[in-house]
Amino acid sequence: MRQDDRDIMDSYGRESTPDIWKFLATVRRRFRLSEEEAGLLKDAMRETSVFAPGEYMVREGDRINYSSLILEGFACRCKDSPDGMRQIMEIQIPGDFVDLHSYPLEVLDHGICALSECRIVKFPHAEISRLIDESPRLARIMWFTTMVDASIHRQWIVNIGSRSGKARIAHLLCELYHRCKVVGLTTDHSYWLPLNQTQIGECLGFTQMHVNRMLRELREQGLVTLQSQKVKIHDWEGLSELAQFDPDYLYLTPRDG
Amino acid sequence: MRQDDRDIMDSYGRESTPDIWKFLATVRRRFRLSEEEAGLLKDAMRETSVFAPGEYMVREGDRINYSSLILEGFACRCKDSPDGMRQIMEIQIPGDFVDLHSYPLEVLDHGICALSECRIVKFPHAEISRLIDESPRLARIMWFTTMVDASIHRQWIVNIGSRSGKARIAHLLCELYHRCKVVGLTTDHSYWLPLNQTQIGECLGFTQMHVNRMLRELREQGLVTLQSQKVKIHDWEGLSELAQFDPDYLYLTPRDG
DNA sequence: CGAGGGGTTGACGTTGTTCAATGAGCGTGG
DNA sequence: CCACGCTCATTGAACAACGTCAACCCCTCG
Repeated sequence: MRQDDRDIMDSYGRESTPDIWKFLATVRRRFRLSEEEAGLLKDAMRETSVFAPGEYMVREGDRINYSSLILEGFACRCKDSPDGMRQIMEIQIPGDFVDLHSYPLEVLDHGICALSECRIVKFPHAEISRLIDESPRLARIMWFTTMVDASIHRQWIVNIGSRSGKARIAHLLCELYHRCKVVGLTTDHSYWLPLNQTQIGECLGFTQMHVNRMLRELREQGLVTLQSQKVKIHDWEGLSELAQFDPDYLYLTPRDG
Repeated sequence: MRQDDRDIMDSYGRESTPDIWKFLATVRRRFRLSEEEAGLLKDAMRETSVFAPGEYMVREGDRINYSSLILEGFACRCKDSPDGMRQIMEIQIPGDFVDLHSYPLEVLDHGICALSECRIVKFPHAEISRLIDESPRLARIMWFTTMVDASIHRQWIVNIGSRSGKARIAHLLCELYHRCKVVGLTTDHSYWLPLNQTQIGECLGFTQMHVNRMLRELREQGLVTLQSQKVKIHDWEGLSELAQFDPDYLYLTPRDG
């Protein structure tokens, strides 16, 4: 653990979970938050809760009065259709403010479903309003994070709408590698990805069988392998070129604004 | 013109264009704005400008210090890829705050291109900051409108990722009908749509030829016709059922928040 | 008159789905 | 211990959806 992580931990006491300290340290670095701003964020947090894989945190159409931040585990934004199909629209990883969208929207247009076991911490909307009043900079950062979700949605539209099968899967794996790297969830060029082939298909508009075939080709080309929920990227250059991957749309470089 | 439209016009003088009065009246109704709030909005507007069809207002990667609102004409959010392909990610119509995303994001991840001749009015980012300081309610409304864009993106991911060819086109035409209706741009069940078949294909991930075939089938089924930039919906029930269209994601009903 | 943009249509190849069968791993209960 | 059911991954063959290539039409504009 880095020194500035420990500083954050110490200033808010030992009652918090390690995930909360880690989140605060990461977000402080990324947005160059002052200690006071990090404190405001910390004060707005309420209870944590845990969801099992496949469990829905929020359903489409729900009107909720809090927003959740993922401390541990993976989740997704998705919509179910009456014929049993499901479309996943974004993968959410630890550190993501997963349904901040519900604060301005009030009623959510999509559900949020745990992919692995998932621990979250809740921010009541009333506390978010207070944060906005007390710190215009935090207000802007929250707006910013929701706009990054919109940017990711746009990239997914490009991905699904105009890339080949192999490139679509490659792009998804590149995106998640970059995002996991920022929150310290990669080692070398591999990371944990708790999605099965069916769920990858639900992200990309493919059947599970077709995902299987595309993954085999990527493996045979020596680009990437996916085994027992572990992604190993063997040829980053080749994979990102096939995917036409450019990480700018993730807005991951530290900001001053 | 309705009486409350005229009230807005009179309170801000005759120097504005009719589009600005009309916009202010529409947004006042939709968000139940007070006269004072509408006045703040009006004061944040600067020069208007006009773009020709095919002209880019903003390019991907631009860092701009204003956001534009469409007064007249259609535009789109899009990304160009090196091989000459283009993906359209959202259609923007009069009354849309088309690149408010650039205010929190600073650098835009996508371009904005005029589809027809387009007149816009600019809001400098400094004025937007002032609006946010002076009216938390306007701040929240601006955040809200950008989140509706995100919701539309999500619906497009569902559309492209999991619907059949005919249903995709049907859904696009249903969405635009609903959105045009709110800003008074429909008559009966028809509206102006300045997209050719190539551009419809760029929205949905199809070739122009395939769009042509799907449009023919929709026409032969008596659902909808598209001729010389005019959409005529002959069977709304049939079309919206084929598209599985549910307008909730557009968040068009008036809000009190 | 010709050029150019948009729409229309057909033949054919590629991509992805559907249906079906098989196997590997893993926890549970007899 | 093994049998059983379950989930997930794998593979093949037939089929449908969609792209590619090419030709042709209509209209407008210069």
